[in-house]
Amino acid sequence: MRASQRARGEDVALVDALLAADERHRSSSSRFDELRNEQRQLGKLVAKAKGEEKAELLTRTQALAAEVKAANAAQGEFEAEVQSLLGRLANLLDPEAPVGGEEDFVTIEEIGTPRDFAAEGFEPRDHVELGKLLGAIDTERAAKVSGSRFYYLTGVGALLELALVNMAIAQATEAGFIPMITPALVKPQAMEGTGFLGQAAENVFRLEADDFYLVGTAEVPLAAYHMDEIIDADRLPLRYAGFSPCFRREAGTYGKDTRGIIRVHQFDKVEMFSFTAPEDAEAEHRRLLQWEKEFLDKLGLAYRVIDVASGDLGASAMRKFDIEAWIPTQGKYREVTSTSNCGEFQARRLGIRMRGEDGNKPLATLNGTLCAVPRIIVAILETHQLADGSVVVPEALRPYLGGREVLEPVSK
RNA sequence: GGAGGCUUCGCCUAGUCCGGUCUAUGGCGCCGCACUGCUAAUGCGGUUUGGGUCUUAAAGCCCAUCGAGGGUUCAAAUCCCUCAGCCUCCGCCA
Repeated sequence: MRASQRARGEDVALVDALLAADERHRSSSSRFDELRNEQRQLGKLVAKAKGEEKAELLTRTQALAAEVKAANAAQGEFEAEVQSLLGRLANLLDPEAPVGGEEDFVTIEEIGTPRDFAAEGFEPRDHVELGKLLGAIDTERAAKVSGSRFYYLTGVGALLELALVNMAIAQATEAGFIPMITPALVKPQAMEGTGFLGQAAENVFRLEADDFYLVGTAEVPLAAYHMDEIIDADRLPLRYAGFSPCFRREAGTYGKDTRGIIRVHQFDKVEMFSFTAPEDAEAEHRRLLQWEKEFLDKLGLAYRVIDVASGDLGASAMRKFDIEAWIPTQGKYREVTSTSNCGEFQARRLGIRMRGEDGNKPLATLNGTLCAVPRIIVAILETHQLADGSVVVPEALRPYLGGREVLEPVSK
């Protein structure tokens, strides 16, 4: 526990405080249980007693009642302390996860070859320019209406999003996922339970007047879908593919990706989510990664898979694999998907359990991006562009674009 | 937004007016056993969930749990307050 906390670069003292608080909670609970039992026994006598005997019993039970009240208060206080500490503690790490910070990831594999535009004899345009030429993306008017980090998808841009979403949902459905359209506003409990109100809290939009949070991913409503439920083991794995808008404050990213639609406050995404038995979680994690790769392969993108290091994992993840697609005009790989194994962390916090042979126990939750729309659009436009600014539609996507093979610049 | 009704241990349900053997009734489902060529039917027993304690293990015992939280009381499914969700009707709305 301590080692895991340290590897994340977090405070080890938290673990010790938690263990101490837990001990206080236990002893105060058993004290309360004893008193309550005594009270119940005396209560039975009171119910039957008459006259003087009853009066005498009542003086005893009255005194006892005060003690019970105090013991109950103490117990509640210690329990709240435990809960508060527990809520701040991140998930245990998978021992296989690389230790270190953002730069300490391990590259697992590189798929496809980044396109060599120099050899083809032209300078690639970036997605902002292409988006403008194609009449697909309008960030200028979005800035007027909503500010920076917003965008309009226009014309073929809008069609492109719908096509990608349909293609993603089709793939997921084929693989046995249940398609879902989820709420984008959730209660604090759902946000808390999925682990987004810890260090990540500053990136979450909150509607203060109504005490709602805007989700940053469909992972939240999908995880919370089975909140406080017990699921029969033979129904596992349960797989959902959720389509939802995602909202992110992007606090602390001033100056990063200010151009274009790589980092925005609102975007749409198709997210895969699995509930599995804990012993199957690692295998499921690999399967999610496989489905992510399949999607990118069909779009003809070059990418690499990385094993994210401990210090860069979210609070709820034990292990995380990111896929980064090659962005030609940036000359580097940029994150387009992310899949996390959250083990039992979210299930415990959300009260989700499985009913198996050996009783009820928490299950494991996992999530993985299938298609984060804007970043995939960036990768497609830049990767498949031609010298004249038109863009070849990947074959697999054509059926979802009415058979369209090429997106061409529009005249103004 | 307004008015009314409802929420009980998988599902349905009794109990709430009038506080105390409610340690929550009954049915369905499910599990075990018995009986019967098989299946079915029948009979008997079990079956909320979480925590604690004890044990090699099982059983047992203790606490909490009747939508959530608070209050009254020696004692709350039951009385009071606040909140949430569901249903019906009205208003408004894409």
